[in-house]
Amino acid sequence: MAEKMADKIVTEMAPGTPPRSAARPRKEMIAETKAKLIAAARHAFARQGYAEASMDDFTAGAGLTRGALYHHFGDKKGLLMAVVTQIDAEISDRLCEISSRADNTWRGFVDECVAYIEMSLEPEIQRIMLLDGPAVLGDPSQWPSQSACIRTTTASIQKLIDDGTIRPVDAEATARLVNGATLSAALWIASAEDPKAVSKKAVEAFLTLVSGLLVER
Amino acid sequence: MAEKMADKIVTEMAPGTPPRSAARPRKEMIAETKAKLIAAARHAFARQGYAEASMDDFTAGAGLTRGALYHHFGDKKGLLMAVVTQIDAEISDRLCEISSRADNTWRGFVDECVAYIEMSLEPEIQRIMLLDGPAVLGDPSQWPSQSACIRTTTASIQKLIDDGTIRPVDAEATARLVNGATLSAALWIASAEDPKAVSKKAVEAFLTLVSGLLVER
DNA sequence: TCAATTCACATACGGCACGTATGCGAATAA
DNA sequence: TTATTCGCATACGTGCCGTATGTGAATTGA
Repeated sequence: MAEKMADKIVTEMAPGTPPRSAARPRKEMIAETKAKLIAAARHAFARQGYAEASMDDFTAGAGLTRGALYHHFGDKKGLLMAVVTQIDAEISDRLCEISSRADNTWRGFVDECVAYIEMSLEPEIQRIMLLDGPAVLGDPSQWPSQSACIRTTTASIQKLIDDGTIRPVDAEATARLVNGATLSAALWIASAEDPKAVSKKAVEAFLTLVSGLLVER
Repeated sequence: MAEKMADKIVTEMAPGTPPRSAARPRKEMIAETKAKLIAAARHAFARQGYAEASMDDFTAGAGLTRGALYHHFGDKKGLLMAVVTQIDAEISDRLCEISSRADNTWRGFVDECVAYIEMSLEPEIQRIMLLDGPAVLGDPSQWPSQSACIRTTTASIQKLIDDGTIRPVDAEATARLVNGATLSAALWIASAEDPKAVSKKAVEAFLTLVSGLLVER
């Protein structure tokens, strides 16, 4: 632990720092510390769950102590919020890419939903985003990240309304309903004995359900 | 605390107990203790959340100690499970009654869903069943109570398939999707600034969505 | 009716995890 | 170069939980 400290100091002094305002390395160190804490927490929360994850343990795993955590994130909840925001952004990015890759808008929308279900099967996302996140931080719609992935879905739906593919409904409301449905499906599939079979049934039923949105099916 | 103990002893000795096998009062005392613990926990979990609720506090509120809790429920999780099972049964009952009161099956199904959304607006149900329950006990589909209300919805859907109102989908899969959608809607509404307005939008969108299930809409 | 046993529940103990207060030392600013 | 900021570690107190143990009332059997 003491040598690690020394390591850091060496590396940060290594590059030729311009004489005036060597402010960068300082900021970089801070950013690195934050990133380390978020990464460590993310692993711990995913593997053990939020409640069981000991701050002493996973901060030590990152070569730090709880002091750094409290300094940067306020408390354990604050750190969870940071982790959630990071994952939320990643999901949003992946969804955007998928929907933009499809031939037509409707196809893109469906692909997006299926992709969301698949992502929700990842244990990390289930545990952090679907189970512990809401319990500790309250409903996602209240999160500062404002659930980027909800906004993504809302945008997709709005596009479908605009181009006349689906009936004129409230885009956000529909996005939330669809989101909830896919989320529930994911939890179901993940805890099923035969995920493959259940997944097939879920997707089929989902397609039938969303066909209700179409102007003509 | 000591006098309370005395009270109990007096009341239980009061009625004329038949000579043979006075086993009832004993069983009744146990059932009463369990019920008290469940009720106290239910209040505490609803008001403060599972994690913040102190076992010492709410058992004392019921005139008991943690000793009784561990004896009957094993641990805090076990008690939460008992609370969840109780609430689950209540919800199921209410849903059954509502759907059976409607003129036709489809109407009953829709009423049931709307009622579910409304119930989910109750803080107690939100907190215990939708937030803490899944986080602590895992996905509802794994609960011993097997989520009675999911079964209720599944039954309703199966009936609708049988009488040709909706297209032949997998009943359970659809029930879960619909359930997830309504659940998500409830969380959204509950945390909205203007619940009335949001509720209206959610129900509208919901009706559009489930129209996809109908054979002819 | 009386002794033995069960068992519902309380008490006592140890430990872990958290939040706060405080201290140090390096980077910045003057 | 001196003063100050601030990122982070250390130290301390507290509350909550799980287990081990104790006790007295209810039950069983002769």
